[in-house]
Amino acid sequence: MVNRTAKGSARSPRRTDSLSRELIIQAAIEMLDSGGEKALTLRALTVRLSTGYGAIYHHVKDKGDLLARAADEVIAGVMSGAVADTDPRTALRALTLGLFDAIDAHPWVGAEFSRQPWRPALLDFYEGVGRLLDALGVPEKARFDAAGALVNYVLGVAAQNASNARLRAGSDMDRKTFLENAATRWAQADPDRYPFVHAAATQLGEHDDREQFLVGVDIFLAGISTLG
Amino acid sequence: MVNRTAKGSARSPRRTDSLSRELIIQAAIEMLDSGGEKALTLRALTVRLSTGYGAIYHHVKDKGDLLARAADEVIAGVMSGAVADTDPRTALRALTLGLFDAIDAHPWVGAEFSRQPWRPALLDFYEGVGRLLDALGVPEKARFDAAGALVNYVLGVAAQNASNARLRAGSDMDRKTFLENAATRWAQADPDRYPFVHAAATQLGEHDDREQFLVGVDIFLAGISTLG
DNA sequence: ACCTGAACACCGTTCAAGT
DNA sequence: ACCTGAACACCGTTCAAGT
Repeated sequence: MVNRTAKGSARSPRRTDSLSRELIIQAAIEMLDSGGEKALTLRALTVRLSTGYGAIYHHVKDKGDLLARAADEVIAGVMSGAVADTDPRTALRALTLGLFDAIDAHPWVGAEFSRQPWRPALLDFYEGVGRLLDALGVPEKARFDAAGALVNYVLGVAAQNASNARLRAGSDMDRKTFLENAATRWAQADPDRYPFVHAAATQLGEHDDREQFLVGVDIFLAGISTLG
Repeated sequence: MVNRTAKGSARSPRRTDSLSRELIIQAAIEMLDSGGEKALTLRALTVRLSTGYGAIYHHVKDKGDLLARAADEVIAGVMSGAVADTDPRTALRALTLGLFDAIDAHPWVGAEFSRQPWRPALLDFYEGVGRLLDALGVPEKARFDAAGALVNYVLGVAAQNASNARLRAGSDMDRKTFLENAATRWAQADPDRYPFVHAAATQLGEHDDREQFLVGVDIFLAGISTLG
């Protein structure tokens, strides 16, 4: 926040305050949020932080480490509010929806966790799911498989959202025209060979991601209740 | 298959038969299968096909196009056998398991479809799911959401398998020690703060991916049957 | 039409050298 | 300890030139 004016000076302005891992991660998050995954390059990061490569590699192992830590940071704040003193069904919907919304707001986080689902940052999520399944009466032996299935579903949706966001960023479409394009392609499918796909094209163009996500969670919950 | 012997000759042996898109895709698939996603570089491809960059770009738009076509090719063969004249529940398990197994054998395909779930190659899969849901008595309006949820689940598992395979390829672990490492980390979670995760560590180390996948499908099917 | 391969514009990462 | 930035070893892609 200090040497803003020094822009075309001798060489690089050289920051007065010292760098920290937190500062680096924060800058990375902002770059990822505003420009997507491809916007985070080491070069761009050195420019933004007016520093050199070595400074960054001193605080962070490599780019993968940086991405993972950035994703952890984003998700860390989300998993706090959800507690289990309401109806477990409602709490489970809220918990999964919280993760959905966080990833919807930061699509690159979805891609990252889909790559590394065992990250410590997801521990709180697994724990929350597991406890609520317990509260729902799912027997201990089935709880692990059920939790895994639910997490996989959430991350599957997350990965898809991330990829949609990336495709949209590539062209300059907004969400609506993007979906309409996909729907048009589905509608072109041969009605004799692909009756379902052809018929579903309309719904594809109109559907709401968030609502459809919740329908999936509800199907899961309904199925899980048969495990009791 | 002709000029094998000419290895250290004048410059490059220059192929006698002409290149084709099919040949390129086939070579890409073999490289991806044996060396993972990072093994497919344009350079390596020119060497393997003893040709130049331009030849490849003449048959294929760019690397993304090549990857997508390779994934399509792998999946094309899989979706054939599954028909619906048995019990729809059994057929749905077989259909999803077919995709699971194909992706398990070619993890990079999972990563690719998780990125591009609207690829035409998945049309047959959507169609099969949609029809079987119809046979199960799921009403038309709910069928689209249910199919989407199921596909998301399958692709979520697929993406995770792909990432596990990549992590394992990085180090030299086999599946078993890889899972045991993850299980050890889960076991180290604070039992007071993370009782579920701590208790689930044992199952994480012992579980079978394929079986757990099917449990998830069954939960889905059970949940879906409540939509009737 | 089909192919060659040098050249270009990028990457992430390293490391001797500075403070 | 913390940082600099030139250099290195790669990428994917282009394009004038060849057949």
